[in-house]
Amino acid sequence: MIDTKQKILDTAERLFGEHGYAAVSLRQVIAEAEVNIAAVHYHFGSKEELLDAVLLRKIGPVTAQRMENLQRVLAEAGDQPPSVEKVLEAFLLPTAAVAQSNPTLVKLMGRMITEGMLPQIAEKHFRESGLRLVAALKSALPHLPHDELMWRVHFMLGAMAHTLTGVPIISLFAADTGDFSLRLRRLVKFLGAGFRAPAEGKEN
Amino acid sequence: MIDTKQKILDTAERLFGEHGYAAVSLRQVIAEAEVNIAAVHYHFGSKEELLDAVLLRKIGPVTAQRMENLQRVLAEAGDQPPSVEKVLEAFLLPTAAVAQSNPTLVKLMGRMITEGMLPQIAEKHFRESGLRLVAALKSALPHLPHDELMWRVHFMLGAMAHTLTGVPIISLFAADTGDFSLRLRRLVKFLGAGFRAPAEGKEN
DNA sequence: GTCTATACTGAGATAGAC
DNA sequence: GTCTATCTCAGTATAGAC
Repeated sequence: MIDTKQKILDTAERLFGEHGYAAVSLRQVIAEAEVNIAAVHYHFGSKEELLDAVLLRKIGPVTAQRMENLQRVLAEAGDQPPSVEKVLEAFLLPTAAVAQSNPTLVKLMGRMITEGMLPQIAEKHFRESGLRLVAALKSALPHLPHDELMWRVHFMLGAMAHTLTGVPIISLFAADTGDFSLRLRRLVKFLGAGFRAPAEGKEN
Repeated sequence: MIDTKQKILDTAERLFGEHGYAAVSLRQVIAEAEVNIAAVHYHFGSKEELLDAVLLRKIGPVTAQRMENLQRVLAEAGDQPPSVEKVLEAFLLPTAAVAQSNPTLVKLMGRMITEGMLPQIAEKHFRESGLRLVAALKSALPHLPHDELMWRVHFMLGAMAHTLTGVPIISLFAADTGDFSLRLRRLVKFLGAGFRAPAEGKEN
């Protein structure tokens, strides 16, 4: 059947999102998809490439939206620096749209970073929009030294990853798990203030 | 031999720190430690419990230092709110001391959260100092609503985890990898500003 | 081109002899 | 306390049916 590939993709997406990449075996995937184990390797080559295919199919639209939003924010600002919050929203809000229709996928995106999943794969899917994010942040914060900005982007991605998974790092610290877009707005506010903080010089 | 257990612990600590928990097999550990595979299960019970033992041995002092620092910051502030940055430093700087003597361990602490390693284990080792951190932050920011504070702690832990691992999420974003305490000071400044941002109300 | 059956290697875990 | 043997289950590879 031609939809063997689809069944594998759909099932893998769901299971990876629900339980994480490492925790899901190919045998679980093929059992639920009702296909043969070898079909996975025929269509995808390996478990890792299956993950890659799952992500490619789903993150593409998010990346496209991010690219478009960032470009729009820069265009609207004209020759003025755009606001940091606007830049952050442009990058983060596309995940909220996805979260409505497919909460599992957002978790998976978070887990990608969170599980230390194959840095090459993470890189592949975030590189394009990540580069544009950095460029936009540089416009918003022209006086922030490069090193400082890079570290702050690093902090941001860490915070973002854990926020997307929705899994409280320490269950005791769990706040409301509900409204996803409120969560993102909180994140934007928090990160915006952080990015705007004066730079920590190298010599104090 | 009585030091079979020690050899296993030492080797596991090094390998987990260098390559992560999931990526290291017990067979690698026992090969380098030159002990039998069954010794691991005899002394620790399982791979997971071995990780637990590794962490217990090493994180104990860090937690103690955190507890002491947080208490001191609160005491020094008297009946005034302490500064957010002082609270954050009290929590974060103990990792810098460890990083000097044992960089691998700090990576491992980061990876614990970052790899989504067994939430129960992460919780066990961070719960005590985490609770005191939250209490201290509440003193520093008495007007911040509880939910908002909890999410900000969540953001903070995500940023911290990725900063500790030292692994750039996207290699392109790698800044300097050197001075660990500078990195922490940058993190404190970034997070301090974020925590001090006005709350994002539930209804806007 | 697609898929199935089956086998291979290496993982964590366990029972039982010593 | 330690070690051998063995179990189950993982990801992977291949031969061959259709």
